[in-house]
Amino acid sequence: MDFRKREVLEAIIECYNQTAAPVGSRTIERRYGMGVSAATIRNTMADLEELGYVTQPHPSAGRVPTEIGYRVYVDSLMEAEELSNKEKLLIQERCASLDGGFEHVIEQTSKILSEISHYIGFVLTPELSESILRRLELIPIDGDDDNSKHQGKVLAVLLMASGVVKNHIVPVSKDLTDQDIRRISRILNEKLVGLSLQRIQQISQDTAHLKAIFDTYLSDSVAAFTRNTFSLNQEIHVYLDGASNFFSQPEFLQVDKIEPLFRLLEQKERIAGLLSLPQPTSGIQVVIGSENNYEGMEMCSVVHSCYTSRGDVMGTIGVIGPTRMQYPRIVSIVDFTAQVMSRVFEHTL
Amino acid sequence: MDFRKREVLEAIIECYNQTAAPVGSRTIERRYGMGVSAATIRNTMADLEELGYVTQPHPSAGRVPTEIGYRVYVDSLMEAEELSNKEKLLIQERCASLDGGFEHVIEQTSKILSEISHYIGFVLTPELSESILRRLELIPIDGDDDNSKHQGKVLAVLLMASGVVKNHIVPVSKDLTDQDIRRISRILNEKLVGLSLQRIQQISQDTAHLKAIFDTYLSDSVAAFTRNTFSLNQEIHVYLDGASNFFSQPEFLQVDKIEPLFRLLEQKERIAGLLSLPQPTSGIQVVIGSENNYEGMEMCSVVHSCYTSRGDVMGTIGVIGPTRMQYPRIVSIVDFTAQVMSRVFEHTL
DNA sequence: ATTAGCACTCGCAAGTGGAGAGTGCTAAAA
DNA sequence: TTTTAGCACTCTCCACTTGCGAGTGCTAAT
Repeated sequence: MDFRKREVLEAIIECYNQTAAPVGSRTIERRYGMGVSAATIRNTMADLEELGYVTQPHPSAGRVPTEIGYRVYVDSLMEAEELSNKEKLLIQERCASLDGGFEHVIEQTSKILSEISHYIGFVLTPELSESILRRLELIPIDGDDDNSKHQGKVLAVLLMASGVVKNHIVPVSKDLTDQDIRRISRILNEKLVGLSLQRIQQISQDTAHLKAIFDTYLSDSVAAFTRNTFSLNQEIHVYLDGASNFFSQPEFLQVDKIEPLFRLLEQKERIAGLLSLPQPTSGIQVVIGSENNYEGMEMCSVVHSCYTSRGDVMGTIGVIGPTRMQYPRIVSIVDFTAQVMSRVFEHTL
Repeated sequence: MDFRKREVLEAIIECYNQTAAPVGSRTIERRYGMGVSAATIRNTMADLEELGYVTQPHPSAGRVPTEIGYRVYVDSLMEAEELSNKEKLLIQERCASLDGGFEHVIEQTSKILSEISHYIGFVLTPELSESILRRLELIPIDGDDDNSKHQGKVLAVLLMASGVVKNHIVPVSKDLTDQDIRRISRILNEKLVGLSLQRIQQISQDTAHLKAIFDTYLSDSVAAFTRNTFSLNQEIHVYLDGASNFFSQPEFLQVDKIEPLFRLLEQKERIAGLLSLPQPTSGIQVVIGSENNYEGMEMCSVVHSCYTSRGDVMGTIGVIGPTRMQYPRIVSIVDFTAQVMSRVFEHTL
């Protein structure tokens, strides 16, 4: 790839990104006057087509970048776009206003991502099972009806090292008194704090392990209660905003184009799957078009990164847009937002 | 309105609901053979048009029901449709599986509503500020960095009478020791349990009130801490599912029809506003077409009801569909689901 | 290696015309 | 007085054609 080919490819992509229409040789000559005539550009375009970086939707139409073309552009052609201070400030303000706690930060982040990118912004919460337990609190709830004499409930509050808090109402056998609960709480805190939830769940399923923890003090009701306390089937939550921005994208103006995308997005749990393939990676990732193995995502690209707290990966944030996307800008946005979020969590949790 | 007019109006509505196309006199004659010829039906249709219950989209087209026509149909013509046992069981099973607690029930309910109605299902959570405090627990969190010596944090767990639990991390002045926190907790529980959050917020803003509660024991830090503990700006949450079902509705096949609706739905907080007008009502409500004063909802109807716990209204559930909706069926679905949900909460909280 | 010129291809939008559905009206029948 | 049959009229929808503009590939000249 010599200099001119690069230049023309870049011009095609940038022009196509603005208009969503095939771009012809004369357009490039006029708009990106690069000192050569349209005929020369035509020749270069033919070369690019042979390389597989561009195609014609039909004979005698202009050129459209292919996914391979975008890949080359993203990996080696484009240069990062610096965000304006105004935008940076906006992101910082919105993310850092954490009056509402963890969920509020995440909600705001996905909103600001979509607003500033004009595409879809999303945030995945940390996987709970990988979180470390910092503190467990058991609060007996005295039911106010007749049942309470036979069976009670306990509110379990799990405070994770990441600052996430989970509540869980656990049924409790009539055999256990409030005093028992306090005792269980003390023992569990002693033995389990510092372990991951996943590990704790393993332990609480295993009677031998439980015996080791409670030593002499293990009845069936204690075992059952302990198991129930940690049986959270809490998957990753997905916050997603700005889907309707896609209505402004010309390539999604037909209903049959936009429908599969919306149907996919509605199953939020699948968004998590979308990002699970290249798992152990850090830094910014760009997944282009049909590299997303999901029906409905063939015409979309995903730019995502992860946010961390004290070095540990917590969750993922990102933007979903049309394949014809302003990559330099979006990459900068996602990158910067991920940094801001990481900083927020490190400072406040 | 004599018998024939009713019959014809009903036929027009039912036929239009199936096909989404204007319905002509001959169609009615053939499909709902009511013993008279098409010409007679034509005359009746002209009468209905004069009454404002139907219109023609253009001269010499069939008739389409107007909103007034639907209103009459819903209020006095249609008869409720009994759900099949299979559907009832399905709703009960999905709603009653409350392993995941309150949020899980609500999430499942909005999902099942959309699946069974093939429209949009939604659930609004109870308004927190109207909930009654059942129990307050303050859990000091010892930060593990240097800041902890100067400023700490307390995890406030608010258990409401409805069974809803709210967490809130509250900054705490260095002046307050763990012992102070315990004391504050005891006093607050004594004085505030049984009051609504709204009332408590009023109290905690008012120094005189606070003084009365804490009696001799009130410093600035205690006052500040108390205020912070109850400064939850937690609005109603909206769970919503099945929006993409609208892609199957012929009248929403054009992008410009479906776009405003989706833009509206994305601002979930506005859904709550949608239902706030006829506030102090119980039982099932049907809001037709432009009775919803929202851009994007002109072609939609909302069927909603509220779920209760021990007689108190908690939140709202409902279905949003096209104005051309199978009202009898949807009304039954919403009604039955609201009952199931109420029962679930009464039994388990 | 680059450029100008030319013939060719294709999509898009506008215009045309016939088929089909449905109405309103009028006059006859019940 | 109510209902029905018949007829002329209107409107939409679809398929078809046509002309225009944009853009290409090729060839010959620079």
